[in-house]
Amino acid sequence: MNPVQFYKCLADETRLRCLMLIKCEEELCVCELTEALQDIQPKISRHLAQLRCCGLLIDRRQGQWVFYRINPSLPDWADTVLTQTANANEHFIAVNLKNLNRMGDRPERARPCC
Amino acid sequence: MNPVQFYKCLADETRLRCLMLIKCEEELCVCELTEALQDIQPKISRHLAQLRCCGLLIDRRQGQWVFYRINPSLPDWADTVLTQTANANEHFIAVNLKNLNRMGDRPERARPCC
DNA sequence: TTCCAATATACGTTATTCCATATATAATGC
DNA sequence: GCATTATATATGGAATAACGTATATTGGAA
Repeated sequence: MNPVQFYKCLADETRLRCLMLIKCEEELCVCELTEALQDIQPKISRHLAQLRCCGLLIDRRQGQWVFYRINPSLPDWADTVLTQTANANEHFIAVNLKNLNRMGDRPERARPCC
Repeated sequence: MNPVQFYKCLADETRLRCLMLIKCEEELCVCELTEALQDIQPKISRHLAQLRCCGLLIDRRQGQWVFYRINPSLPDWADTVLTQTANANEHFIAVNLKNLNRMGDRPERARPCC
């Protein structure tokens, strides 16, 4: 994980909000993030694709939905950076979490292992 | 400290190398960083100015030289991010540290308190 | 098959960032 | 005063990144 490329990923408001929200919620799909950020779908999708390409996120498809989560094989230092940032900047995503919780009809998660 | 602005500062190779080197060496002047990165002075100076403006670095003038160091009043999370990144990416600045150590005529530090 | 909802991508434009060069400022020593 | 060294800034151009719109793809349900 090239540190410059890693930080380029964090250096955009849309991407950083997505990362922080996913960090908080474990797993989110595109439509949830679109609602949380009150933004348009192609924009969110494009940024998520970038985060996936760079190795920060992984995705899984479940029916119509694609859920994104933090890449579990992220190096320790990078994961620590994300954790520290999320914990110390709760206010940064407070509005987005509120939007998310107000959202009706959120897709059900079916976990393969439960 | 706005996290997006903070990460924009880290999202450039020149700036990240400067930060990592300063983190290792406590304090470096412009000409030392110019030598360590084998780059031109206005470029280094411009990036350091940006890091100072954004609150990541502070400077002090001593004679002809201007020394830069990490802003001691950086929030904890931001300092942790820098520390983690530096510790886990020693190879990233290895060449630059070598250049620095090869450098002759490095300016003497006069500390006000010793 | 057809329709619909969720997601991804392509394309052209706009905005931002970075750069090299030239020049200005500041401190030191003669 | 002048010359030298270190640092800062201004400027115009080049490269990169982000954007909105339109459209393609995918999966589920009728």
